[in-house]
Amino acid sequence: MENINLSKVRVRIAPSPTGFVHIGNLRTILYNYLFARHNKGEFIVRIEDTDQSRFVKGAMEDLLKTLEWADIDYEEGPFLNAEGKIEEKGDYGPYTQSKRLDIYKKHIKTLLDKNKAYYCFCSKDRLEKLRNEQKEQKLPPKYDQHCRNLSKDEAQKMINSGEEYVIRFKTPENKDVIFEDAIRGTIKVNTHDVDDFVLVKTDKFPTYHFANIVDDHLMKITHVLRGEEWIASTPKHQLLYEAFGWHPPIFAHLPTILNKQKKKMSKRDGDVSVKDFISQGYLKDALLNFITLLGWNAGTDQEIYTRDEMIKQFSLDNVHKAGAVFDLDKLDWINGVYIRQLDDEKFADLCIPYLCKAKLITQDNDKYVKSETGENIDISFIRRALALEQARIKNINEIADTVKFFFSDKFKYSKDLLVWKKSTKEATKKALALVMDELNKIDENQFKSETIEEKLKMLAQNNNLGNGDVFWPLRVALSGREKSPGPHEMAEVFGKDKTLIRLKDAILKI
RNA sequence: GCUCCCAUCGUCUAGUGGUUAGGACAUCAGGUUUUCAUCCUGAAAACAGGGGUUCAAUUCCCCUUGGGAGUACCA
Repeated sequence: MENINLSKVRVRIAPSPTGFVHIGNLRTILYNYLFARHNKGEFIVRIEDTDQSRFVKGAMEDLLKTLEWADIDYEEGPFLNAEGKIEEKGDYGPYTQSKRLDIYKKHIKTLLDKNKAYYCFCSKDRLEKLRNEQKEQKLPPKYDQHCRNLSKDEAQKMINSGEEYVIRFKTPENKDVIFEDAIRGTIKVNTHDVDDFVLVKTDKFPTYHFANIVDDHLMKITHVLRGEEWIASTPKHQLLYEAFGWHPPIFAHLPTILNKQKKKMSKRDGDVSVKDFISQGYLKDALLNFITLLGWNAGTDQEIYTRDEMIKQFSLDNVHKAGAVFDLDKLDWINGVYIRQLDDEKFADLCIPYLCKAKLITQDNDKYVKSETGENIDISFIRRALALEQARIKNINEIADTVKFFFSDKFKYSKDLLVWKKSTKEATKKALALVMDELNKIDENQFKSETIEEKLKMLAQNNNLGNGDVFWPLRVALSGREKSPGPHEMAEVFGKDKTLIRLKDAILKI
């Protein structure tokens, strides 16, 4: 559809350091990355910090760390070096707009010389009053071009006398601006609806519109993939390219990510920052997989993608036009899928920080100790205990609570819980004793899940008991819970001694 | 208000003139089972409405409705 220019694909993300990276940003970043990699092109990071008042300390570091966390690599732009300081790489720098002021100065002069821009001395008060009047009359708020026809001499005089000014774009009158959106097709807007927008602010900093197109051009950006909220200002950008006599890049406007109320997801919706999702125990690959599917699909039934599969299959042709509601249920499901795909070791690596945080275990160099008693605890015990919960959690942050009985003897349960369904206290006590006796007969080396299960089933049968009558009390004795992994599995992890101790405690309790 | 964008199950989506409108999540009902989870099977669930075009419209066009975004010396 588009006039593919034959040069190498170069895309960029242009975040402004005004807050922490949120889900919407991450999706835009991801699509740009996938597009670049799919097309064997280059991916550039550029910081748009032209609004000094909104600058948030640490925002840039947060962005850079997020990129690193997500394993999203890029050819050009700022990065954190080994000391955690920001450096830049690439041949088209600087990649931070506040360091490019000279470049914008040069380019605004071009526009002024070509009579495509003009000085405006209107005060903010006047503009606000104007806007309010227009609103009252139900007219679209728009600059009244008060300074548009000031002569160069007049303007110069006012500048010399120290008047504050901005520089505005001289938007052509009654002209249809047409551009091809790679996702939406042709979009047409008449300049009647385009303001004489500001290019350079009072503080001499460029506005987004101006800096953005100058940089995209100078950095040889071929495709601009950005949020849908930019559609309305694309005609301004198009006009600017025309004024300079430059070829615009191909635009592709991505669908909005919506909240449950179908409004654009914003910080007001609570946990939308990427780091919140990370701290909530969502896996990187799961989150990325989910985000990728929010607005794109390969045209197949596939739901789970490796990074390579995403890169291979990603195409703008399959990006949706309509906004997509962020559905936590589906994220949870995908997260569960990824959790179950992990091997024991990786799963444990992800869980252990949560166990430490919950003060169940403490890391002591490369060893672990039980926080409660300080006794050493074997990594293989930790891994085997955790593995029993792997299919039972959908989020890593649930892990500490579900496995705590493995790491602490201080757990309480009601003795009534030991009694299975319609069984009685007496019968339970008897069953518990039978179980204990039976388990005691098993050799320590044979103390395996399958053996235990088999023996106990035989035991139940021989004593005219249901499976539940023997397994249920054992479950509660070992875990103190009504929902837990299989009792025989837990018994194996605990080992014979520990199992018998807990069984004895249960018998005494009841 | 004005401008622009959008419209298939509750949600994410497949579908590009002729399909029993497919899949996934969620929901519900079964199965497996000592609990929970996993796993398996099944059910319910959608083309916003109205006009055209056509032999034939979910699909193409128009209108209506609905939703969204933008409307700053913020990005």
